[in-house]
Amino acid sequence: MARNAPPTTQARAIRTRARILDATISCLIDEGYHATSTARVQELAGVSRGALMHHFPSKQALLLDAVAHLAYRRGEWLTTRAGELAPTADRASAVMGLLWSTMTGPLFAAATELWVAGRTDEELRRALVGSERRLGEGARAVIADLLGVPDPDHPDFLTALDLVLQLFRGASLTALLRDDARWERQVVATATALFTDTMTADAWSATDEEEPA
Amino acid sequence: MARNAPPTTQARAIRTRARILDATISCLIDEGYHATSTARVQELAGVSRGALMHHFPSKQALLLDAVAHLAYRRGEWLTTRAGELAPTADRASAVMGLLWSTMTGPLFAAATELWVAGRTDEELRRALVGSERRLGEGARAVIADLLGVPDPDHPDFLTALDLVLQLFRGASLTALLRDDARWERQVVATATALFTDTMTADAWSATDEEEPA
DNA sequence: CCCGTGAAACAGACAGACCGGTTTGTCGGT
DNA sequence: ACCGACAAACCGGTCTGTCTGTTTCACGGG
Repeated sequence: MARNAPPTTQARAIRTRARILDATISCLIDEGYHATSTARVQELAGVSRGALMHHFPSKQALLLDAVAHLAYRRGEWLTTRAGELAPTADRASAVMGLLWSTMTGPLFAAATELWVAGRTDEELRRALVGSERRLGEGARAVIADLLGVPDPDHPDFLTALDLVLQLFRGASLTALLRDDARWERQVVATATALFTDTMTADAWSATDEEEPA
Repeated sequence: MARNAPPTTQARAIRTRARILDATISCLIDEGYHATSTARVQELAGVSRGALMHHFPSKQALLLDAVAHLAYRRGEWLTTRAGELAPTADRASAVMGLLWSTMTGPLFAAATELWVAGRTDEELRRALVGSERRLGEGARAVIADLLGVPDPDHPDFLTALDLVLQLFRGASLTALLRDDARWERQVVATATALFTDTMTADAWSATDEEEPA
């Protein structure tokens, strides 16, 4: 690619911007929300105070943009991993593993930091809800595609996926502190056993079985 | 009660200590971890800087004690609620609701703030793991008692309870930002439907059914 | 019984560091 | 020449931790 072409001023600016946002996410991952100061970010990104304040007029603006940037990176991550997913025999199990790894990776840790901070920051919360909703919809489509689900909007599929996500979210939070690989595998295995039926069921792909109360 | 009996110096000190710890938890709930400064705590508790530093020589010491204090309050809360639980017809459902409300109350929000902060704070993490383990064991006993489970150590009961807790933990995190009461009830209802069988099963209370792979 | 003494419980001023934001200045491309 | 991109000094505020009082009991000797 034309890397050594004249890096026009604007292109440089864009890269600086990305460096700052990546540094912000990296700081959230490594040092947590409370230690993510503008000074620290500027240090990690290797930019001056002026540069940072030029692109993001306030810390709040930086964080709000970081939310969007993080969602973008997470979406990127998921689609990449989904594409790499070998057509294993046990498709459902592989997808469950993929879902679990999205919850245990560093990007998710950064999201969790922002998420909890958003509890006491109205503006941040709004940004998070929006980006998380978009990300969730994209993820849903990807997962449905991987599983070969004909109708990604079918309520049964939706609730099953939702349950798995909530379960994994909670387990990942637990795993943050308690480091027990065996227990983690157990959780994933159990979730797989419990929900793959509903999520890959051919039952509701062609015919509709009634579900009496 | 003998409130106006000579409030000996030591008793006063204990009460001051408790006021400070309660203020810390309250600050975690209302303003989040990143806004929980010693200055703010001292303000909320209505004590002088000297008083705070007398009881807790550093901010870290304050937070570590707050972890233990919070676990105590949460245990207190659970046992109280468990005691108030009317002997409804649908015992399992009531217990599920109780479990859910422990995850949505303010005390749990404070715990979450500390929990996430503990990800990047080794000392805090250790304190959290310890107190959470103790609290979890106590809770397990209470729940088992409420459900009339004969053997609270039975692996089936343990894994089922664990799954419910992880699911609720994740859902509560989601509910922190997305405020959707209908969705929350749906989650609790689904969890109840999924797990009450395993958790209250008379199957393994008297006889042992084999469970082939 | 009372009084002095010592330590615990508190009060509040203070110092050093850091943080967020403003302001002023520089430089290169157009 | 002008404007976007960046550099860096600077300011007011806050936070953590120290230090020096001051008050209040606990307790033992006369």
